[in-house]
Amino acid sequence: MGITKVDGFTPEVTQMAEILKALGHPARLAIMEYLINSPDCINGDLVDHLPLAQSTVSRHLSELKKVGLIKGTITGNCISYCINDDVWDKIKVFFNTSSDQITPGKSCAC
Amino acid sequence: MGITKVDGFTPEVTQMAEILKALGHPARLAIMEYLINSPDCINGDLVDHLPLAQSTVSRHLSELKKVGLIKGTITGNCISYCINDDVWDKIKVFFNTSSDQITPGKSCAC
DNA sequence: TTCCCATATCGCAATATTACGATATTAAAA
DNA sequence: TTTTAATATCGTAATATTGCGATATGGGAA
Repeated sequence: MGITKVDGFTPEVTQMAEILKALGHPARLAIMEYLINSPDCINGDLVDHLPLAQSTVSRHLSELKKVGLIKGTITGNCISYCINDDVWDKIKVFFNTSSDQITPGKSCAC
Repeated sequence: MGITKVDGFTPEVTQMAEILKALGHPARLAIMEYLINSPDCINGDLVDHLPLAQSTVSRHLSELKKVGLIKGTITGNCISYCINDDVWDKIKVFFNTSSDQITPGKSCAC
């Protein structure tokens, strides 16, 4: 098949899975790190930092944008992409609150 | 193609991407939440909580195990799967340290 | 306007993923 | 030993993903 079942899962789980799936690729994760660490939002030389063709990088950028991880556009002299803090924080919250709920000492003895 | 390029990325990025990719599926994310919230490690009734066939759930479990997100096995009377805290914490650290490096007020004006 | 540069989109081919039923496996129970 | 219950694996078909070259697009420069 290749099609991912969505029925039966909560919208929260489905949405978070989409975000994490977008991050689950070396190129896209590297793009996020690059955007985080770069002093400004310009991504003009992003292609030079990745071992991928320009068209492929553009495709990955559009996927990151699709799930809301990055925002911005290339319109004329305003060339910029940057992190969407809202979504990034959402991920942080997800993992932090989840971890708190792990019962201490629950590690299985197998 | 469908094949993911690995050459040119740091091992850290590649490994974290694999972990996040494993989490980037509603079923697998739901499994993790279930394991976190369940009082014990037993996952016998996991299939009842997911809208998927038993064989599909088993496959997802094996993928979570492949990247180290869960550990444990079904061996005789010791039926258990549980979270691998090491890997889970690794994810937490990854996002927390990354977020700290975001330059404040860097949001692009486009 | 025409040219140039950077980014986006398209089309394709190769591979990966997903899901399910059927079957195999494994260990406990009868 | 045979049966039973639970999980794992196999085989499959359908769809998704990935990457690249070619091309389109859009704005500034000449």
